[in-house]
Amino acid sequence: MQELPKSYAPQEVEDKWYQFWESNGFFHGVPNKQKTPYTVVIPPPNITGILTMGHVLNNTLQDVFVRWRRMQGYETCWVPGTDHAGIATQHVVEKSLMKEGIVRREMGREQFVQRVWQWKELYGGTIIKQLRKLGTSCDWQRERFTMDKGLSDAVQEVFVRLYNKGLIYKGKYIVNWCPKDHTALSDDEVNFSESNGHLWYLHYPLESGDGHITVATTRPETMLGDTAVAVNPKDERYAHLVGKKVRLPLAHRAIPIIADDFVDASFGTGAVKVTPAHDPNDYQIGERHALEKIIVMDTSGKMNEHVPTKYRGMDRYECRKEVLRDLEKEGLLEKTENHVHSVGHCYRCDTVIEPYLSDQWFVKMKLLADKALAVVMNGDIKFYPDRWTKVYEHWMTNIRDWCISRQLWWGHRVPAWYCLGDAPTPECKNPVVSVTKPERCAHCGSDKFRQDEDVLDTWFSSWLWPFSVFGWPEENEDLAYFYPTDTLVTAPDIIFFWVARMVMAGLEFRGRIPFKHVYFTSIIRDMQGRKMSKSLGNSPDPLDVIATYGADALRFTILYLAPIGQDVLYSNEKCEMGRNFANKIWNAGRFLLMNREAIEAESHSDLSIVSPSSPDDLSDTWILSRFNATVKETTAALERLQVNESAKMLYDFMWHDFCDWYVEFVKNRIAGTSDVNLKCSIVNRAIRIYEETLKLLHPFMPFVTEEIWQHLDERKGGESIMKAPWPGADTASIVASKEAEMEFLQGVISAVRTIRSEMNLPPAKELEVVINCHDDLKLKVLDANRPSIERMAKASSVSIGTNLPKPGYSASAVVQGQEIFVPLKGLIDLDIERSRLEKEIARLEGQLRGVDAKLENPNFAGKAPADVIQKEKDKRENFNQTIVKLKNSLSQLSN
RNA sequence: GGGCUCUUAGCUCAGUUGGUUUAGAGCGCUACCUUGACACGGUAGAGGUCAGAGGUUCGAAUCCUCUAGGGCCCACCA
Repeated sequence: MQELPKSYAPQEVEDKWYQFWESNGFFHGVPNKQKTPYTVVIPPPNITGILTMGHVLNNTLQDVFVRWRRMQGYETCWVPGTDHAGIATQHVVEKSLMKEGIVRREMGREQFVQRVWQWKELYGGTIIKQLRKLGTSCDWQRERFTMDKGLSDAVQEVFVRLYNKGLIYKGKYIVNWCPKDHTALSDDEVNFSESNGHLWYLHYPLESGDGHITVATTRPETMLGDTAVAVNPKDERYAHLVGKKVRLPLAHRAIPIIADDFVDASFGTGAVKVTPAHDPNDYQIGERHALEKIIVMDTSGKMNEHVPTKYRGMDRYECRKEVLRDLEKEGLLEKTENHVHSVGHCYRCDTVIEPYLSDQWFVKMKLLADKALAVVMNGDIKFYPDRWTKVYEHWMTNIRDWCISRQLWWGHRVPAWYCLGDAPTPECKNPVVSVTKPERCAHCGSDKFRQDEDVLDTWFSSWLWPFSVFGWPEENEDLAYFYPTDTLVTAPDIIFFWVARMVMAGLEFRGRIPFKHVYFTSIIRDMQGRKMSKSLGNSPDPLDVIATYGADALRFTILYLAPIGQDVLYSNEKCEMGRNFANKIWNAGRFLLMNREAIEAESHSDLSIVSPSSPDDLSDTWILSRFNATVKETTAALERLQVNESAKMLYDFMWHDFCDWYVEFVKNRIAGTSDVNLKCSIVNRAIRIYEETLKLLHPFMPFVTEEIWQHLDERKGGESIMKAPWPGADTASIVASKEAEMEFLQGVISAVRTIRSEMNLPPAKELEVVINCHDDLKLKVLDANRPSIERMAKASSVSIGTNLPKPGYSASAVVQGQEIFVPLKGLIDLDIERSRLEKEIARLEGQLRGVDAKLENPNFAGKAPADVIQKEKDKRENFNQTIVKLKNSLSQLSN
C-alpha cells in the first residue's frame, strides 16, 4: 500500500469518485418490491441558472437525506432536472439576439422558439453540471426538463381536464402588466417596494357649473380613462353631489359621481377618481356600478387612441407630466404633496407594472386550495419549521384566482383553439380547448383554427413536477412506486408559487399528497446580513469554493452552519472549518493505516485476520459506548431533519472523542506492549470503529469518506461506502458507568496538564504524580490505566494509593473527590500555587452557596422531584469535600 | 394595518419537550509545544448578569406579557 499524503487533497480525488459512483449506476433507482422507496424531486433550477450558495445548501441537504436513506436500505430516487423558466429564458435569448442585431418580433415566433432550444442545448443547464461537483447523488438517468415531451403532455392534459371541470376560464380582468416584457404577471411575480411619489389634487368641475370636486391621485395620467368619481356613502360632505355629474378635464367627458363603500373618507379629499381599466379597485367599483372601462394605454405603456389626440403615442410618464402641465394651465391642479406609497415592479426586469385590463386565462383556486389546506392542517404534510404552516394557511384562506396566461413565446402554449371559419356562427367565438387541434368546428364545420397565442405560466408545469417526472398522465410502474415523494427541500419564498400549488395538483390529479415533509431552508446571506445577489457582487461562486477547500468542506460547513429555518451569514473563510475537519478525518485514517502496516511488518502476517480482543480495556468500552450513542443520536436527529445537529454530533465524536482521546489511548497501548497479537487487536478495533464512523459521515462528506474507505481494505471492483449499510446503534454498548469512569480518568490527566501549564513547567519535564484515592472503583480505573496516565500526563511515575500523605512542596488538585499531588520541590512557585488554589476554592464556594440556597428553600425540598433533590445533595457533598481538601493543601503548602 | 422571526463570549452561531450546565462550538485572542497521524495540528487558558423589565414555577437562556432594537412576509388605501 502506498503511503497516504500528509494532508487530504480533495481536488485529486473528487472527480474520480463521482465518475465511479455514476458509472456504476449507484444513483439510479428502480422500482423494487423488496424495498421501501425514498423519493426526492429536485426543485428544478432555471435552465438559465448558475449554481449559488442557496443551491449548495438546498442540494446538499437533499443529498444527505438521499444518501442516508440509501444506506439504510431504501430504494432511493432523486430526480434532477431543470425548469424552462419562461420569462427568464426568453429574456436571456432576446438579449443574445440583440447582440446580433436581431429583434425577436421581426424573426417570428417559430424561429425564435427554435433559437431558444438551440440556446438551451448550448448553454442551458450549466447548473446541472455544477451540481455534480458538489457530489449530489441524483438519478441522472431520470433527468427531466419541464418542456420535455412527456412533461408538456402533462401540462396540456391538466389544462384540458381543469377546463372541462370548469376550473379554468378565460376572462377580462385587471392583471399586472409589464409594459417592457409585454406580458401579464401573476400577483406573486410582482415585487412591491416603497417609493417616494406624489399625491396630486385635481379639480373636476361640476357639470352644473357651480364649483368642483377635488380628487387625489398618484397616477394622474390615468384620469384620461376615468369613468366616475366615487365618494363614501356615509360621507356627508359629498352626499348632496352623489348622482350629479362632473366634467372630466382634458378628455371633456361627463362622468357620474357615485357612492361606494370602498372609499375611505379620511384619505385625501375623500373623493376618488375611478379608472376601471387601470386599477384593480376601480375595476371592482366599475363592476358594481356598471361603469364603462376605457383602456387608455397600449401594451407598451403608451397612450392609445382613446385619449385626446395630443396625448396619443406618449409614454405613460411623459403623458403624466403633460397632463399635469395642462391641468395647471387650466387652474385645475390644486396642490401637490409628497407621498410615499408602494409600487409594484416586474420581478424580472423591475419595470413598474401597470394594472391593465386584458384577456387572460385563470384557474379557479378556491376548491383546490381548500383540499390542499386540509392536508397540511391535519398533519399529512409536515412543514419544517412548523411556523410556515401559518403562512401557508393564511395564503390558502385568502387565495385568489391564478392568472396562468403569459404573453410570451417561450413556454407551453395554451391548448385553446379559435375557429377561423368563413361563415362563423356566434358560438364560434368560444374557444375549443383540446390537446390536439380540432378537426372541425362544431358550430360552422370549418377546419381552420388559430391556436391561442399565449403560453402558460412557468409554474403551471412546475406544479405537476412530483408526478410528471415519472411519466404522468401515463400510469406506469415508476409512478406507482415512487409517488408520492418523501421530502421536499426548498426555499420558503416559493411556498406560494410552488409548494402550495404542488399540493393542489397532487391531490387533484393523483388523489394523494405529493410529499410528506417539506424542509424550508435557510437563506444564505453575506456577513453584513445582505441577501446574496448578482448586483451586489456578494455571491461567492461555489465552484471556486470547491476548488479551494473541497466539496466536502463546503458541504459540511454549510450543513453545520444552517439550522432549520434560520438565516445564515456566510463567508468563504468559514469553509476552513469543513476543510480542517476533512483533514482531521484523513489523518486519523492515515494514522491507523500506518500503524497497521507497521504491525503487519512486525508480525509478518495479515493483520485483518486477527480478530479484535474483547473490550476489557476502558478506552475500548468507552469509545464503543460513545460511538453507539452517536449513532443513536445522529440517526434520531436526521429523522427530525435536524441535519446541523447530526453534523455537530459527528464532528464532536470524530474530533474530540475519537481523535483527541481514543487515538491517544491506542498509541499508548500499542507502545506499551510487545505482544503483536495484542497490538493487532487494538488497531483492528480502532479501524473498525473508525470505518463505522466514516459511514456515518458519508452522507455529509461523500468524497473523503469514500477515498479513505477504499484504502481501509482491499475492495472489490464495485464496492463503495455509499452502498454500505448505515450503522445501527447497539444500545447495550451505551454504558453510562463506563463513560463516567473515563470522565474521571480524563479529569485526572487534565488536572496534571493544567498544573503543568499553570506552573509554567516545560512540556518535556517529566513529573511525579501522586494520587490519593478513597474510592475502590476509581482506584481500579487508575491502576488499570497507569501507563496511559504516565504518557498522557507526561509523568515519570504515578503513585496510587489510599491515604498517601501529601508530598512536600507540591501542587494539588481534586478530581471527583480524589486528591492529585504533583511534587515540585525546587520548581514550585508557592505564590502561583497559592493563588491557583484560592481561586479554585473561591469558585467552588460560590457554587456551593448556590446549591445551599436551593436546598434550604423549603419549597424546593417540598416540590422538586426526589432525584433532582438527591442530585443537588450529591453536588453539595462534592463541593464540600473538594473545598476541604483544597483548603488542606493550601494550609500545608509550604510543608 | 396584520403576521412571523431574531437579539447568548471580540466575531459567526448551537442550545430538541424548563432540572446531569460550573451556558457550549468554530474563528479570533494569550501562553507553551514543530512530540512518529494531523501546525488544516496539540495542551492549557482568558472571555458571557443568555437585549431590557415584569410574571409563571421549588427551579427559566428555555414558558407568558410588555419594552427597545434588527430582519422578513402578507395587505386594495387612491
